[in-house]
Amino acid sequence: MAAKPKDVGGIAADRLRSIVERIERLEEEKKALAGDIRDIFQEAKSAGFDTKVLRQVLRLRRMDQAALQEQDTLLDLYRRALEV
Amino acid sequence: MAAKPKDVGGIAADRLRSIVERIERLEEEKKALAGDIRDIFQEAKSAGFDTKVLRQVLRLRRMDQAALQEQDTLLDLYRRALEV
Amino acid sequence: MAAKPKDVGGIAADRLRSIVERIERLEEEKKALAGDIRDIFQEAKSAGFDTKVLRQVLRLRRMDQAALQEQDTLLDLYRRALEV
Amino acid sequence: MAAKPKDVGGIAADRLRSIVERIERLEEEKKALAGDIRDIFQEAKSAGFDTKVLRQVLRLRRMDQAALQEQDTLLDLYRRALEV
DNA sequence: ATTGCGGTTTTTGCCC
DNA sequence: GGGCAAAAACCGCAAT
Repeated sequence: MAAKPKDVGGIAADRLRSIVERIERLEEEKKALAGDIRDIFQEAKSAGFDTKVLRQVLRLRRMDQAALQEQDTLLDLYRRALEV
Repeated sequence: MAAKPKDVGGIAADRLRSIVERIERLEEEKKALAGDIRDIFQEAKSAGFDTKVLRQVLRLRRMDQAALQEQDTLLDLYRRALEV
Repeated sequence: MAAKPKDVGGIAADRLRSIVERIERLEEEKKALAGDIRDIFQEAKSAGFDTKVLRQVLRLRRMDQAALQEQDTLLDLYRRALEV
Repeated sequence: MAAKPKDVGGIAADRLRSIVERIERLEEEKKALAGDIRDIFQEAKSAGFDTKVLRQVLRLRRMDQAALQEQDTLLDLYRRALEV
């Protein structure tokens, strides 16, 4: 009845399974990295740093970076708008 | 997590209804505002402004504002950390 | 210098400023409404309701009934394919 | 002057820098993984899968079975209370 | 016309 | 439980 191997209700089950498993694998790795980051925060705390301040610093650095890129984008947009 | 209130299947139906309706009402208003904003973008476009640039400008203004507040917070945190 | 007051680089600066400010004003209001909604969710939580389920209910009320049915069917299909 | 190199305002600057940089490095990697995941969703979409339902499946697989049951029950309860 | 895409907002999950 | 970072849903636009 099935034209293709393991075709369940019109769904390519193997393909679906592969996709799901690969995503789950990558999410595992991501979770591991999050753990590593948490460890560093822990270490920082042990070294006497205030993690709240630390997070704020990281956030500001991120924002600066983002703002920089945004400005590039804006500049680019202006140039396009002015056809330069 | 079990709901404590009484009535329908252990649920305070009237209270729930009130909550749901108030939220839906506010969401209506929010949607209306979103519409107003869209209208202004439309007007801007008609006036010859590039809405993409406009959005970028608004975003940058928002980011500047946020960064300013962040820095205040950071300063405050440092002062607390130093007990000044 | 300019035929119209304050025409900077071929851009109607006043017009632009008006647009930006009106949008920012409306966004303020929108943010305020979002805050009000958050307050009601808070109230609901205090009254013992599960806010996550509450959100689900609101979503269901919004959703087109047909689309809903369709999604249920698809979900079922995928789950069968994965034998979950 | 200082017992250790670069001790600024009582803060071990080098140590802090190391911490910040290591965290930022790990966050980079995390972002890269997120990108990989997005690619797979893209692939799934191209293969004709409904990504929204796919995400739902992933969520179900993650979720504790008991919690799941509980949520379904609550949702049903609320709907009855609202007669939806 | 329709369909993918980018970006915005909302929701969820996490850590403190 | 409350605030913050990440994920997910939503929406308008564009390009074909």
